[in-house]
Amino acid sequence: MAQKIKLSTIADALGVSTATVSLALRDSPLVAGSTREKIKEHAREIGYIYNRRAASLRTSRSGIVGVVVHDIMNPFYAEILRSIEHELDRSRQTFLLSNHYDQLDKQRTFIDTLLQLGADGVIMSPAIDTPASDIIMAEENGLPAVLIARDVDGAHVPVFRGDDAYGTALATNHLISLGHKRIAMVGGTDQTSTGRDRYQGYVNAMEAAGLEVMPSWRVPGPRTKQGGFEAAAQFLALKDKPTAACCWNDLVAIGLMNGIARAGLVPGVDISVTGYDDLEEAQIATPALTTVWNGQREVGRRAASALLDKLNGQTVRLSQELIKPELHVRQSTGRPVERV
Amino acid sequence: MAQKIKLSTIADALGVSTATVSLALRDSPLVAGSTREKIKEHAREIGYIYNRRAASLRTSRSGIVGVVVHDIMNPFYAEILRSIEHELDRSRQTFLLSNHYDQLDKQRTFIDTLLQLGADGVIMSPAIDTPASDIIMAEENGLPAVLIARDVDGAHVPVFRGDDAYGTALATNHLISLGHKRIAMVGGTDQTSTGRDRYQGYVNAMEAAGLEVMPSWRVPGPRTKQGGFEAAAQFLALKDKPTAACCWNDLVAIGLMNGIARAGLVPGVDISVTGYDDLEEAQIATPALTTVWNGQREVGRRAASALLDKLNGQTVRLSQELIKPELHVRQSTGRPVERV
DNA sequence: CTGAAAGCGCTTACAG
DNA sequence: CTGAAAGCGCTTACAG
Repeated sequence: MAQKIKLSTIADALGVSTATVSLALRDSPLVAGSTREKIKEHAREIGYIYNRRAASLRTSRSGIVGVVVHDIMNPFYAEILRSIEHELDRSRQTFLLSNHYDQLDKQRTFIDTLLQLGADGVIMSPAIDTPASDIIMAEENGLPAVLIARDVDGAHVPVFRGDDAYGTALATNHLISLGHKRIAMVGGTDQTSTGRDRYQGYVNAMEAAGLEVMPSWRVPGPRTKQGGFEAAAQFLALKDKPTAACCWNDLVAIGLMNGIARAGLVPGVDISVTGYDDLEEAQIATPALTTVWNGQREVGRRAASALLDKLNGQTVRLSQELIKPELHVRQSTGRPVERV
Repeated sequence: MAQKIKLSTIADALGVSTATVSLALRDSPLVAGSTREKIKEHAREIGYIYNRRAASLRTSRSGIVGVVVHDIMNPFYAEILRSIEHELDRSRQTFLLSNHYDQLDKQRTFIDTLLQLGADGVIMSPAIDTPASDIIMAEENGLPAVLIARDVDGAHVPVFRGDDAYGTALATNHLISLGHKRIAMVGGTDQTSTGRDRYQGYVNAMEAAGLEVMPSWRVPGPRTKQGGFEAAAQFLALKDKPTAACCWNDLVAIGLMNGIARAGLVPGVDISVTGYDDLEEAQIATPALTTVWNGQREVGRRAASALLDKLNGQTVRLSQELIKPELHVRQSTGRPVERV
């Protein structure tokens, strides 16, 4: 490895000061055009590498934004991340990704790392049981936060998410309108705000239609394809045999449909299934999945742009409007068939 | 935000020097046990945050490792990333993830960022057409690299990947042994070493069995579920109607099976399909996918551990043994049925 | 076992 | 338009 090249290397070579070089490289109008070009040219030639640590130590801005979610490999978050990536790329921020897998200590370690690196801000889908104090602590130490998908009571930071109760009500009402009366809710957890909201939407719709809400028709837990697949046996063994499943999300719905197919029944015919999120995969699934569009792109876009606003000192309203979900009807839902 | 707390804040409060505080916080044996405890206790109390930028400026180690792949949301890379994450977490390295989407300039921007941040190393699955000089430049600037999944000629860095030619030969031979004679290869690209190797393995197996390799039976391109789904029409319209498809990867295979099902045929019965990678999803697919285990976990583990070795100054052998793939037979392959 | 001082490579007032 | 100098918050010889 050759001798380290730094600002002063350039300054010495060209007979100017490091201040001038620094300004020139950042296109400051304070530097004469000809000087600037000469400096930039030379820097390129000798392969100068800007030292962001040194700069950041001095300016206390790092150009790093943290993003932490339950699991970046989950397509739901993946779609949000893509739009965050798109938004942040334009403002030349580097983003540090992490999974917390709903482990509070993993999340804390990550926030700590961000603080140590002097990150400019963080976008988070908080782990289950995240106390407001964790977020307040971050903010007090100069790490502004915005939340996505899940809320934290008392955190006093902007949250971007869909109207979950409304969304599951859309799906449930669709099933009811097809004639289903025994509808199960498969997957999800009461431990997140999202989980509670989605279940509530289902309950609301059932009650509004005068249908009975059987506690046993709730199959909590699954949140992945694997989970939905495994839940199929349990669902099919439910007493009073529900004719439809309102699933926690698309992954659970697709897994459940696979499990139902393995049991020799035809999803979309024998059993109606709805998803939630409208992942790209929903259209490819067989049968194509009836689901609720949840505005992932929009969530990511708004969250990133709100964080950038915050970084630029603008105030961001705490109460953000919920994104209105939309029902996308495909082939996985139909009129009920009595099961024997 | 309260007054910034730094080493000297602690030093002043306790009447010791910053040198002592620095050493104590890093558990140096040079500091007396009682002093150390007093310092650590106090630091915790007042909420001291270690400034890694400052430390890294001084030590020129950042604790950051970069990882760049085609697309982190692709389950194939996701599984590799999980094991990298697992491995690096143990050594307390922070890792910066990025997608290059096979765009050379995105990859270059990322490598630049790593250099600027003083990252300790990088694990990459190089973008298509990555010149060896890009990797050499990184190494010369103090950013050691190891490659995963794809090789770059002349880069002279360790590569961790499976034996792709052997793997597709396994799948193809399995189909041949079931009695298939007209086997198509669906998906993949000749632009990566992996793509060329996998196709070669298929060709080798066909030729070894004395079967004709029809150029028209190659359907290049698809690498995702969506791609496989869309390729179904093309596959089904192939002349001489192949009875089996050896797919580029599991995603393509699953997409293709969905497309075949939509066309009214039964995958695994009317058409045999093999995947590659053995993603978690392969078992859940309907029918369960016959596929080639590709050792993702192993690739990630070995790459991370090799990079850590490199960081610690150990020499890492350039020529790494290829990971031996294994065939996992499930329900998506069977004896050929003549199509009308 | 502990402290004083230099230095990592930038940027930013300040002066000219 | 350009330069000299201080300082961001650490760590590391070096001295005691």
